Amino acid sequence: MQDLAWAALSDPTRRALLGVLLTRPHSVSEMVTKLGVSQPTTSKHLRVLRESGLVQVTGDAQRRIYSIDAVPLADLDRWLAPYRKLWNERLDALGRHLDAKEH
Amino acid sequence: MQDLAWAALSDPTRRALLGVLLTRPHSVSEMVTKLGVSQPTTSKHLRVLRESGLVQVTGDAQRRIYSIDAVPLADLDRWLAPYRKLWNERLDALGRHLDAKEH
DNA sequence: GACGTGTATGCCTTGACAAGCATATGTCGC
DNA sequence: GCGACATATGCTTGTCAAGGCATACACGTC
Repeated sequence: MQDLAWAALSDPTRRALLGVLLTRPHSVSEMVTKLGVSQPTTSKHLRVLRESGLVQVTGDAQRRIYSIDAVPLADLDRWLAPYRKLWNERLDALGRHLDAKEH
Repeated sequence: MQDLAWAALSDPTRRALLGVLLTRPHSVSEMVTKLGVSQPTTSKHLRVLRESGLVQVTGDAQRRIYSIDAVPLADLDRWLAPYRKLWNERLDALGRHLDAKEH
């Protein structure tokens, strides 16, 4: 299931769509104008995002409103968690390095 | 540059390679046996990871040792950051819901 | 210098995916 | 019911990536 989210996010256009949805939910035509992508292409990308669980669609058949579903992103965050300590260690080492230089 | 990282991480085999490298650096043959993937395939995936900056290679030409480079992952984390508040809000809402139920 | 080991690369086939275009579906106002 | 609008889907084409296989390259050993 996370595989679907990774595959969905590997496409820059779909990440841009999520970026647009970050501020507030949008209709399809709003996203079309904001990104300058054709309407069929936008609908196809939204389908992928929908089937991966990254967005939800709500409302009537015309003027469907898409919004972000954070659940798969939280999964992503959990995947990333074990690696997070790696760059924290790097920052710690850098901090110690700078501290040592001060003396 | 982040596009490269996203593309690299979209493949499950490459994510598995990173998972193996999480504990400690490995040589190619170690990863081959741990993942049960053929050696050429492993080398090709490692090349993608290398060119996306996700891993570093160190050591002699034979027995090359691969290790994680956390920098692109930190970029990923920064990309994820604005979305993080979305599921925090969800958790807050859930918390308020449970609180309300207690009374 | 020949050999064995570890790693990388080239070639090939297959499958997936993105975008463009045309078209279908679904819904509203009249 | 019929246009007008918003959204979705089918079809086709080009591109690209993954894996299998054979093979090249680099290094150490004798």
